[in-house]
Amino acid sequence: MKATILDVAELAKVSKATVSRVINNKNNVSGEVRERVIQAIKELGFRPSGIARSLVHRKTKSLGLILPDITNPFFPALARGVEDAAHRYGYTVFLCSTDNEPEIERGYIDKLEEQQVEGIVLISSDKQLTHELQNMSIPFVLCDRWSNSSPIDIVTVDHYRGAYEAVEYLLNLGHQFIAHIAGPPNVQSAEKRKMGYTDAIIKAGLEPFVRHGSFSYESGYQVMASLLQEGHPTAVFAANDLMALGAIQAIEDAGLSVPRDIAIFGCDDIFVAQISKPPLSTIMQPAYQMGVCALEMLHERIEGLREEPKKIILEHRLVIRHSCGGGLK
Amino acid sequence: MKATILDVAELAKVSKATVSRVINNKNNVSGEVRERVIQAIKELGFRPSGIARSLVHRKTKSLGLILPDITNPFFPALARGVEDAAHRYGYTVFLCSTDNEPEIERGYIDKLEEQQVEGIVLISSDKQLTHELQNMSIPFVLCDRWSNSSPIDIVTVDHYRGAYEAVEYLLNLGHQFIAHIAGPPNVQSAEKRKMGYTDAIIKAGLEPFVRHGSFSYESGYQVMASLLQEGHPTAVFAANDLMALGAIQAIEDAGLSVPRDIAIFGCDDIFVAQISKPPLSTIMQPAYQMGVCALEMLHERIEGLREEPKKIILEHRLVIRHSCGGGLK
DNA sequence: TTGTATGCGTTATCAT
DNA sequence: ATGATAACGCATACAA
Repeated sequence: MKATILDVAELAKVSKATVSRVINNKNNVSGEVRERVIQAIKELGFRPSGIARSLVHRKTKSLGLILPDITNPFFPALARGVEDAAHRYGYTVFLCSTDNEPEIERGYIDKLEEQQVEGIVLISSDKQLTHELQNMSIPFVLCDRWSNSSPIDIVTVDHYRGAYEAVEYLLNLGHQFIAHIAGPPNVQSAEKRKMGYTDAIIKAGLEPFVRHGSFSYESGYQVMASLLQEGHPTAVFAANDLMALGAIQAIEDAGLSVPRDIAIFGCDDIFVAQISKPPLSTIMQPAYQMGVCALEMLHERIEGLREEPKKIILEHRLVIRHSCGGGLK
Repeated sequence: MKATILDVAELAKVSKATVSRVINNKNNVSGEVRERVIQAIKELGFRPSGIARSLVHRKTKSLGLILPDITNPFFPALARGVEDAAHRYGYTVFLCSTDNEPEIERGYIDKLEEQQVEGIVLISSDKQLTHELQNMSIPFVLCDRWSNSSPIDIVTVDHYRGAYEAVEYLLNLGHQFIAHIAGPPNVQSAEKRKMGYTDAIIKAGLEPFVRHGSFSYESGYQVMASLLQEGHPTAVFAANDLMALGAIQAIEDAGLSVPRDIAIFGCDDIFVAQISKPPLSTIMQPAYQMGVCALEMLHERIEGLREEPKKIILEHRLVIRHSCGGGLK
């Protein structure tokens, strides 16, 4: 059985209080006694119980990170960002992949609350959920999503604007038939991108042409394949890089070429984008920075350093490579 | 302030014990009282404190996952494997990226012990560390690494054998000058692969030719670039896919072609391997399965269902694509 | 400087 | 069926 503070106290022939003092580096303990206690601690391999401490202090020094899927190439960088920042503040973080399923999201939030995490970084599109979270009065920051209705902490990127600019770029290249491979309808960032696309297209006096995928490589492939049957877009804007990559493959399998026959624009700038052939033009999202930023805001909130909700929009950037012609080969 | 069991008790005009009974679904409480309590719970938004429970039960229902870097494409799948399995058992898991730095590894282990995790999935090459962990008598399973010295739980893959077979394959293709881009010298899996490479080369009566990278795409690029100066290998076996991809780029930037001029063989079979141009021949490692398996073993150990240490070697598989000629285009 | 006693939010053992 | 009370392992206010 693990040694407790009492075991140490008895071995060192002092009271629990004294032991507590030395493990917390209080200065009011004589050198001689301190030595005895330290010795006893070593002897027993004693380690103070974090949960007992948590119970006293009402602090667990733990956080939750709720995201759709750590296996999606966009999230590891974000996760690392929150992890690194959390580590700096002495927190340790629970990883929770939800596959965007509200039920699983709720389940994890329940678990996290039970674990008494001090805060949560949430990447979810479920409005309902953020409301519940607000009522639970557990500090949290919404990440990569946007809500103008609720006064909550948010760090994100302007998905709408990014998509709009990407389409503008395609338009300037002279494209007249630009299709969009959208993400799942229930994912907010995907919807924003779709709106950006639609508005840019309409403003140019053209007709929107949207098909939905599921953010996966395979779905990108399939949607593109059927797109090829339905019409002849000269350019395609995909809601994320994975689908863009799948689309490229579908195009090549159909005997066509990117960018010669069809231009492809992605979104996220995951690592693969730069090494794909052709290199993918895309919208860079500062994932790592977003994670760090989310955690910084969460920390402020936990420590009560800030009362008013804060919204931070990180800068995106069009990264022009070769999948739309021009750019880097 | 959050409501406690006592608040509920007072509001429902019963004792703490009774409240405890209803939240734990004990059957020995009258319907009428149960209703009152449930009502009070709802009214106060009461949620039992997990840490208080943990203190009583000496169980936290939390685990730790210590790995080099969640940002390395090999690990997300593994992480998801442990996460999914953990979730099934009701555990929630802490994510800890260490960059293979022993100091950080130790720091995290410390933190995890303090958090009273019930077990740890460890991916580390530091022998010392596994020894310390053994002495701490906290259940853990070593993942993706091998130790024949200590009687501990291990789930891994035969890195040596995989490398050996990959080189054999290259040999059978007729290559006489096969170089190896190894991983960091302090990473055990990398060392095993190097040994597999070396033994296969020597057995064929050839000369080993090894240069070390750091598992990153950039390092693969640089090592390959300088390799091109030093000699003229007709084939290269890289210790992971990221470096293999970097190597391909270096070769092409030098005006040569893969696989025409130089064949490239990778390791891991990360997602990008199949969509790279040319598609990368590589050694498939069952990352997700490894994660699940690790967690299953950990669970057995935690529940005391098993005493003797267990070693599981998961099956690897050569995936032949086009980067060595032949295979899938 | 050191010890005693109490509380942190639960569960569990006894009574009643 | 219900309540009083002692743990669980630690920190801290108060005494000494």
